[in-house]
Amino acid sequence: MARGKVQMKRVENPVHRQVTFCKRRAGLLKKAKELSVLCDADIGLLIFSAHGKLYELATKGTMQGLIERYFKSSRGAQTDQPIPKEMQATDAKDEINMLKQEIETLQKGLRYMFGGGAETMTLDELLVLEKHLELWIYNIRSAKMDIMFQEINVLRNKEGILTAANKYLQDKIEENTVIANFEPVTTNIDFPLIIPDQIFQI
Amino acid sequence: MARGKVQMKRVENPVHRQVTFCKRRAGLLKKAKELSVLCDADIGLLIFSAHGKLYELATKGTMQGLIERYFKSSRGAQTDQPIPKEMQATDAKDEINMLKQEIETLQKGLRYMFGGGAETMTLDELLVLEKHLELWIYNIRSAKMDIMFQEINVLRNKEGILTAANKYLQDKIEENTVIANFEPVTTNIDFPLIIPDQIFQI
DNA sequence: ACCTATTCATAATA
DNA sequence: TTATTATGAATAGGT
Repeated sequence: MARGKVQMKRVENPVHRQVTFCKRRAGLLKKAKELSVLCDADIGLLIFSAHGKLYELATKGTMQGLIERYFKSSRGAQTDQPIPKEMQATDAKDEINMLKQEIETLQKGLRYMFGGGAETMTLDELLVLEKHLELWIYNIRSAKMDIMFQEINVLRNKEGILTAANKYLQDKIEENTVIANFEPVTTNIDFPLIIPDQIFQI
Repeated sequence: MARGKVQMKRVENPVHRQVTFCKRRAGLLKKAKELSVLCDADIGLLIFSAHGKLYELATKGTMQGLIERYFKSSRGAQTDQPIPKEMQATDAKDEINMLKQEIETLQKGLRYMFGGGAETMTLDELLVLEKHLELWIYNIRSAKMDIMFQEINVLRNKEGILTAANKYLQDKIEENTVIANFEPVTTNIDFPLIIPDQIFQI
């Protein structure tokens, strides 16, 4: 910038680095504010110094709000990878087979990783393995989730059945109670009428 | 800046605004990268265009990681933000949604990594990211499992309570049935004894 | 912290 | 968008 072009690498002199950090941090925050004002953009900026101190800027609302919006945006953007359907669990048996398959894949991957050692792998090989690992973790998680959801559903069904049974039984109790209460009441009311009959009959 | 000083207010001409947004956005991202490299800082930058499109930069690890660090920093610093609400588990539903969000963010990160972003990353960076993602996935899965186990336990408890209630109600029905059968019998039996008293008292 | 000499970013323009 | 260029802004190195 001034008095000599700057190299795009870490400033080694700690004093210079600190000074540069202060100046450029201020500049960056200013530029961020300017962009937000000039162009109607909302900006969240987090700067952690090397020592861990936080400097932040949120040009609209709070950083929290912008982070929430970030999550929403990232979520909405997931259009390219729909869902690996061929790996979706249809029933328990398929799931077991899938898991077995995944175990084989894992073992294979582990042999590959620990056998050859990562340092002998090319970037492409690493990417392939990583891709595989990603899919593997995803599938195991999905399968496990499915099984647990099934259990939850079974328990929910049980709950529903038992609740219904409870209601039925409570109704029955009320019914019985009404009958039980009715007889004395009826008896009390009807006593003057009934007793004479009985007396007469006796 | 050039060809006339710029006013610090919204650029009204939409075309100019869009051009300015593009240029300044690029400039801001560049400056952020420079600051991070020159001064050993870690920077997270979120830019939402006026139309809602997201542009982001995370100079170390993932945006997710920086956001986590941000929450730790702000929480530890006891600043004006008392509690990051959406990051706090209030109940199982919120937690599940949060975790879903995290998983989606992860998936987005993976897509980025294995899609277009990979060729610009060094092997070391890739290894670091891989390690991070592995741990991250593990933690998310664990948390989700915990929540689901909790839900299963709650449902099991409900089942137990309802079963006990059922038993109690059934006993009561039996009891009532006995009483219901008893009362007529008792009444019938006691009629001759009680009625005379009443008759006498009247 | 404050100065400048320089480099850099970018507004206007095409 | 991208490229050019004149000019204002940012800042490295020094005080």
